[in-house]
Amino acid sequence: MDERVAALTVMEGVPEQVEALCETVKFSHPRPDGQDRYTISEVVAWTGLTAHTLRWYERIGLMPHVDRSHTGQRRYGNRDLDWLGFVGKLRLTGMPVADMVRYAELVREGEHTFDERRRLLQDHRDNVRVRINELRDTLAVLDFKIDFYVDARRASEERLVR
Amino acid sequence: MDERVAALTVMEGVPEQVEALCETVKFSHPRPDGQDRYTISEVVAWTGLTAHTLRWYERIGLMPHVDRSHTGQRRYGNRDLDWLGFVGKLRLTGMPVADMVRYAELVREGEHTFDERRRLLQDHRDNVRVRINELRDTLAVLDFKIDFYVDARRASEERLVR
DNA sequence: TAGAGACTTGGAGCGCACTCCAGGCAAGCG
DNA sequence: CGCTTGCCTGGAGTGCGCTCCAAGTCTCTA
Repeated sequence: MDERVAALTVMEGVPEQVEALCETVKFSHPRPDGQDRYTISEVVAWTGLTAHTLRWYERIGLMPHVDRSHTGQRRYGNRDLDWLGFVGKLRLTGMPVADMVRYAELVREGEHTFDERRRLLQDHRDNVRVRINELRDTLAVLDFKIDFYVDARRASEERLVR
Repeated sequence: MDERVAALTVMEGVPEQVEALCETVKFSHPRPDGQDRYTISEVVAWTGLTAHTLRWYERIGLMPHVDRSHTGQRRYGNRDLDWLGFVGKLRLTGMPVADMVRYAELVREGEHTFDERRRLLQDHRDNVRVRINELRDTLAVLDFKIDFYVDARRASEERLVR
């Protein structure tokens, strides 16, 4: 049996864990490990986002409620870093924040939203594919123009030599 | 001798024509042909931009001065459509408007800006390449997650059948 | 020639994704 | 103890790329 599906069928009623399991993506930078309770500035260093943005993400519902210290300061866990890593990918690929918030809501609502989550991601994937093709097309145009300028330079240098 | 370079060395002092020559990109939609003097609404239909945006492009110096009818209405030529096609590509690939304006300025200034134009386009090309890779990375993550949800669906359906 | 619809302008407004500010609390150090 | 540094909040501000408005002029069709 597929390991992921096995995990799914076992973990009824613990949707965040399912999502976390689905979050096994590797990251380029090693995370500040140990406590599993990172301050906001550690998360800033790790994600490249500003503290303002991290707090704003929380306000608009893009973060699944971050833990607090006894004095009310934020303490992010590895799960939060995973989530931020995924959000970062969606952001880099131009998904509107509203859509990311929608996805976050679906995750919070539990397993009965699997279908809608899948659809949301599939739509975005189609989007990304289209944009990759657009970028590739433009790359060809850019190559053509750059070659033109390079050739022009070479020609004028030849004229100097002669 | 390379045809483009030959054209270049012949057309000293007519930089827009050089640029136009460099603008031999094909477009997906046939342009409204005939007069070579299109109204703004024809250009709207052809480019997909709004009339507002077209006028705004002109105000900020992104268009190389559009011709006018005897009463002052805009009449775009094929050269303008070529330029808008190229600008559209840069826009799709996320070049900031300020950079496009800079490029437009360089074109207006003549052939002695070839080197800077090339550099500008090369920088953008690098940029586009990086973004293509980012998109591809995210595509892998999306595929993984979508598969997860698809598998979950299949598993729950199997449970129903049994 | 009349009326509808397209085009003109400068400047104001909008949506997005942050970004910053003011004013205050809490922890660690000499 | 005082000082510095880090973090907290709600709300205001910013930059980008458009987008729209008001009020007037032009063009086209009947």
